[in-house]
Amino acid sequence: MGWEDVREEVLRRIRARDWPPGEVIPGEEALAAEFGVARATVNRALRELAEAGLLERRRKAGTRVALLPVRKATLDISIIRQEVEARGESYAHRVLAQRMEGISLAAAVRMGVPAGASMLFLETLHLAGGRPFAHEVRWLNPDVLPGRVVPDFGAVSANEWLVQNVAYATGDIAFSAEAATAAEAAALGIAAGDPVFVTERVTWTAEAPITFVRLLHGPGYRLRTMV
Amino acid sequence: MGWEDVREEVLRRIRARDWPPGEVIPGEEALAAEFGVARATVNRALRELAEAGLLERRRKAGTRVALLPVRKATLDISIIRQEVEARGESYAHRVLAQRMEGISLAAAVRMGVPAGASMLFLETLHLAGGRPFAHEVRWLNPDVLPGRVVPDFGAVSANEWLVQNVAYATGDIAFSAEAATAAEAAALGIAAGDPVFVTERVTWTAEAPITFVRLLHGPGYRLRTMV
DNA sequence: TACCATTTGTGCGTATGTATG
DNA sequence: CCATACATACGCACAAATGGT
Repeated sequence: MGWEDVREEVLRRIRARDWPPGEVIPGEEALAAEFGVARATVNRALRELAEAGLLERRRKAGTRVALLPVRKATLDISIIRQEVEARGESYAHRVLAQRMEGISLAAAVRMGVPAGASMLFLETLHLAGGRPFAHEVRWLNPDVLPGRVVPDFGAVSANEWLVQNVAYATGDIAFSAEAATAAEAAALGIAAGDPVFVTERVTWTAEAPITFVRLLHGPGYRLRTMV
Repeated sequence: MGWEDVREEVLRRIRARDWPPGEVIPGEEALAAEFGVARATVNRALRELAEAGLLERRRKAGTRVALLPVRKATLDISIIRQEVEARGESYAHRVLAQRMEGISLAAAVRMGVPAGASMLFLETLHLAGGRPFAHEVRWLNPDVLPGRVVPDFGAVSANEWLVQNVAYATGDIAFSAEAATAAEAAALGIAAGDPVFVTERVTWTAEAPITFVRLLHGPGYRLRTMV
């Protein structure tokens, strides 16, 4: 009787409505006694279910079945190369533009820096099987580059280079659907106005913002949760 | 010195590249001795970092800093009413269609049932502040309804009703960008061909599929991760 | 291949901390 | 202020996986 068994049994009771939504379930001590395990084992099982949003736990108040469980879907945000190769296609990328430039207002707002601040601007096209897969526009804080030396992003994509060479960071991600502009459409080989799947990501360290990326995927792209 | 302190210190060392990507870090025992805590405490900290994708752990092989950390972004999938009310807007919904019908091929494939199987078809418009917020098309397995009695989905949306009245389930979610069809555009009050943010969700119990939902959000909708 | 040593994974019993009804 | 229930920690033990001999 491990903690996973306890988790499954508790989950079964929730699903079977032995313990209906909103109801307080027996305490850790009681469950430990019932299942013949240590309290720590029950704790581990209940903690997992609480993290998944199925239980709500509060000291002294006890543990209750969530009334409106907020499902937590987890997305695996991998490097584009990995994503492409996982599909069994060959990956390549082309740097379309690379220059120092005053940051755009929209990007400045998201990165939390003054508009017009001098940043490295990068425009990249990612290819899968030789065909356009994603179009990337990136603003990169040059301060995070060791010695402010710009690496060769033609060899390794900025995405990958940052992951491997700059500090691990926290970030924010947002997804939306937009209509492709003429320029974006041209890069992706689709028609202007076609719907594109947009991923916007901001990453930063404790001290400074690192980068803001806007990634466009053409029609047919699906982002799936890994359950 | 709690497990969170250990986690932060280990994270700091990873970020500072004291332990570069790919490198094996000291074992639990050694870290426990260094930090003056029990091994279980170190274990808890390292386990969390491994779940976050920053460490890779294997028995006997030890713990190493991930070479290509796969960031795990978590999305809170709440019911639409909550989402709307969280924006400070009033929620309402209208059932546009409700009938028993042979399931469409596309939906049958996703639900894993024979095409043409008799399912409850539901079309709903969700309103935020009186304006169209999302358009929902749903196929619902009537077997999951207690006594096969169809509830009044005009009073409580199917989404919410299912969460509260049917077994908790596992599911699969996918997001994409598509062009609105004429009918969808009319329902959402946008132009045909406008990009829409599409969420498709399948849920099932251990025994049977429950429902397949296709949810369309009009322009301006953003799905954000909760980091 | 067979075995051994190592490292993480999990469990128990106990104790104390902490939020809170 | 107290009693309660969860949160965390310790030390020990054994299981399971697996790299190496």
